[in-house]
Amino acid sequence: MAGIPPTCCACPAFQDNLCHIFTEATFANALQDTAVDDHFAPARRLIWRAGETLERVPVICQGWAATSATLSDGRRQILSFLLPGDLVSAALIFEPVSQSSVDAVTDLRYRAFPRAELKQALGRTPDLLAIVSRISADENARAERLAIDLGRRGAAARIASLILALAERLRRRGMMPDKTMDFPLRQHHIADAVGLTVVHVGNVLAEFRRAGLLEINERSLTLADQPGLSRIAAEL
Amino acid sequence: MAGIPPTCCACPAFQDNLCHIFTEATFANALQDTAVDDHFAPARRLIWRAGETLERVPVICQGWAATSATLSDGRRQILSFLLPGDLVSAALIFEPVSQSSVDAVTDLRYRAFPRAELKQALGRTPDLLAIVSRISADENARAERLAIDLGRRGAAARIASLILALAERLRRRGMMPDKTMDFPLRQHHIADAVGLTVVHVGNVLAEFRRAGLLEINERSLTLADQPGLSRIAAEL
DNA sequence: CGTGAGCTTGACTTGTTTCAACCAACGTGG
DNA sequence: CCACGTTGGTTGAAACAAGTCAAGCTCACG
Repeated sequence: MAGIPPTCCACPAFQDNLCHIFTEATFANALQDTAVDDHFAPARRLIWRAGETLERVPVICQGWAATSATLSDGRRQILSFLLPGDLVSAALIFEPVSQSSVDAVTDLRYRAFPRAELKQALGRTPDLLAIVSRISADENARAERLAIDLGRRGAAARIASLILALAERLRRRGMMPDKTMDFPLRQHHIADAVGLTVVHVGNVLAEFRRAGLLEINERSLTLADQPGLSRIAAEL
Repeated sequence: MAGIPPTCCACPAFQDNLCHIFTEATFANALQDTAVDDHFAPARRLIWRAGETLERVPVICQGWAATSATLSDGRRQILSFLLPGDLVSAALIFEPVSQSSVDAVTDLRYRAFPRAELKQALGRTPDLLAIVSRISADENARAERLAIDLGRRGAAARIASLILALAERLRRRGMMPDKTMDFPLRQHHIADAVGLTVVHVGNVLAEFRRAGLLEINERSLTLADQPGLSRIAAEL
């Protein structure tokens, strides 16, 4: 795993196996750069529908995406946001059929790896298996955490929690050096992620702003009072 | 995987790799019955707390259990119910520290397998790796489904959904031949599983009973009108 | 016989949704 | 250059779903 190949997300902490950082680099390494292919998608475009078959395993390179499920009546639940370096889903390494839809939040660049080669590499390289199992456990932990939030916490706690989690993930990959982060999410993204209405999300965010907890302008978010936000997220 | 060893859950359909059935048998096989040990726990007992370290990987043999997370203020979210044959968590094969608490719903028998041997077997046996990845994907799908239910569906739909899912899982392992199933859950289990209050769950169940959708008495539940329940679960 | 766990019911409160109107920013085509 | 539709955000009032509080009940268990 030594010798980082040129990669699209320039992260400092390659050794950090606690997050998904550098999956792309790792994969490219394991596959010795055979047969990868790049793709682009503009913001707001749906990339795959749930149930579609993907012959290749995609990894996000640039931009944000969201995985979601849509109910018959149009209500939507976002299950996770994908940041640069994220594997779209560990399950896709083993099963070609996508369980959820994926759409681009911002303009997006992603790279797709051939599944067969990946599975082989998995048998060859115990390190890679460890990483994939880690990623998989991580995905699961995130899904369970979401269920806990949606089941047992109020609107403010959910929203604060989401923002802090995103900040933390960005920090881990060196994309948030100070208190300000890129924040391409619209209110409807947040609403669909935390299981609330756009209107209500707007109200809570306005409340946060009034309380001096955060500032949002032009696609960037500043954590003006992180301890305060954390307190709300904990909802003691 | 041929040659089913004597096992505690006597399921008919061994080939069904869509569910967790026979994990115990599979594991015992892969490990050639070395160093398994059995445990018992009475109903209502907490078995592990979240964060505890488990040196062995547990599989449910008899009875029902629940994995849950508890918030600082005492609110609880049940993340999954464990039925006979279920691996408690695929993540435990790789990481010894449990992410959630587990408690016994009924009197419980479970069996614990040594992690090291299990991991070795995983390298040796590609079949076993396939099974484990399948189980892991399944767990994740269930967690995501829970998030969707909690985030975007009403009380009745969530409860109907839970009951139907349990019925389906029991059917798969041959534990529900007709319209009636063992149902050891208390209303507070259901409440914690679907993110509602005990009172509200009681009301909805009463409503279901009045509408002739189901009957519950003495720890058994009869699906009097499954199509009706499914309609409510779909919440068209 | 008493105690605690579990279920049911009713009145009231709270959090969230729904509906609606309005405004600002932006891109597109006439 | 302006007119226009689309997308996103804000605010307020009314409707609704679910939570809280409280009481009374059964049943199992010691």
